[in-house]
Amino acid sequence: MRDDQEVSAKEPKERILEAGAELFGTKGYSAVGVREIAEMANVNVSMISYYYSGKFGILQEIIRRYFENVRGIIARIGSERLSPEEAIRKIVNEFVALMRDKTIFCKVAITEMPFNLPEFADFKAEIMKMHIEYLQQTLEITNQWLSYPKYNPIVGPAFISLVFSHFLFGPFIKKVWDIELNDEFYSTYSKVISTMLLAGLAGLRKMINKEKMEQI
Amino acid sequence: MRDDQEVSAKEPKERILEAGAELFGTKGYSAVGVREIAEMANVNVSMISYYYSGKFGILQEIIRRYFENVRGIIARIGSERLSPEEAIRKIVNEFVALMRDKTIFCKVAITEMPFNLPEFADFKAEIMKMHIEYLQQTLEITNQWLSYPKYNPIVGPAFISLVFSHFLFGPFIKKVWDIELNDEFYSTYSKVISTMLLAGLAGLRKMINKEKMEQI
DNA sequence: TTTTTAAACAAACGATTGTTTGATATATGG
DNA sequence: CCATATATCAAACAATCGTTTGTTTAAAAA
Repeated sequence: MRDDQEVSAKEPKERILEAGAELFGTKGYSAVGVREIAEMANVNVSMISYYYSGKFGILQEIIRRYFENVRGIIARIGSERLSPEEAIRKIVNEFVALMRDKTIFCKVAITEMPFNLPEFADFKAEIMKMHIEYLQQTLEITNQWLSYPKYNPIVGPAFISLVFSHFLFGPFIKKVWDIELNDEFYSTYSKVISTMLLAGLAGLRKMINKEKMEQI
Repeated sequence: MRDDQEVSAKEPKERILEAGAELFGTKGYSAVGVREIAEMANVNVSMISYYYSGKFGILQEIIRRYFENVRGIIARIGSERLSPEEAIRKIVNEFVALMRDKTIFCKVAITEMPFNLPEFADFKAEIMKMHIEYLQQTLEITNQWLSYPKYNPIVGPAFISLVFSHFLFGPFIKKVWDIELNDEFYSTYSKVISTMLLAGLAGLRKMINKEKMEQI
């Protein structure tokens, strides 16, 4: 009996979370049933309500954990004294590593928004706001961010969207190009995204300055 | 009786499609029921199966129409003889206009993938491939694309992801920054994204050339 | 006018949804 | 060794799911 249990190594509570993330990530929150989660996690259906007080609780925990990771990354990099370029490159690097390690968790946390419940919308907006504010704080220190608030609602989402672009498209990338997603690829990916980001921001600054000149 | 009918102007079939797009876009495909669609479209539930042979048929039609629009845009710009920079700026402009006009349709077509059915995954991969190939064709003509196939699986998704970044985050943008999404905003948005894209691609070319030099 | 076809409807179908219940087994602490 | 808390389970809950049915209405074709 003990041998059987050791086949599915981790504890039931953790297995439920992982199964939920996996299924939410591939099919979407609403398309997944609790019985399907329970089956994959190898637990009884009622254990979901028992541990997470319902299906929704799984999603909350997924998002909570993702944001914990993000806060860790930004706090760590903020504490270091890096050059502007190094800071951005390192942020992108760490985000990519996180996304790669916990693709499904991150994807669910970022893209899943299956509710018209105002409380959930507010919850996600709050998380997004903290994302952006953290990024701004870190990047303002390094003078790489734009000091024009007008452009924040554009540059902010563009930043996140660019870094996550590969993961947002997910399995389709492999279908379209038939490439191997190994260490080398993700190393190149980080470098390319960082470069495009840095050059893009520089180009934007140039554009804004040019506009200012013309106004005078 | 005729007066009552004229309140909901368009034909039932079209109303179903619009209601479906609206609801799918805000809540996700699986989270929406046919009864809810029927209620919003002000038709009987069975009309959905009657006109679209089921709920899935609505989604298919949404995706079909979106892709029709995209093909139109790319074909039109490809036929014009534009400078490299103008071509990219115009593509971004038209994509933004399309997304703005039919936000829900586009969002559903791009992000919705609620199925593990292989046929549907293949269908979306095919669409994405055509997206990228069209873009490449247009941009190769203008010498703005990269001629290094190695980077296509990164730059392609980055391109799309960047252009659509604002719409992917959807209603959260308004919640986070409390801005008005009017003509002026979207004009700025197009310009900013184009600029970041052009500068980003230029920076990437520079990086690749530098790497080549170092190899020798 | 009669026949045919399409459009619209209420009602019911079986299946599946998330959650709760009450019983049973296991483990922990006094 | 007993009492108590935790963990697990099958079964049932009401609600909702997408689809189909048979019928009625309205317009077009004969």
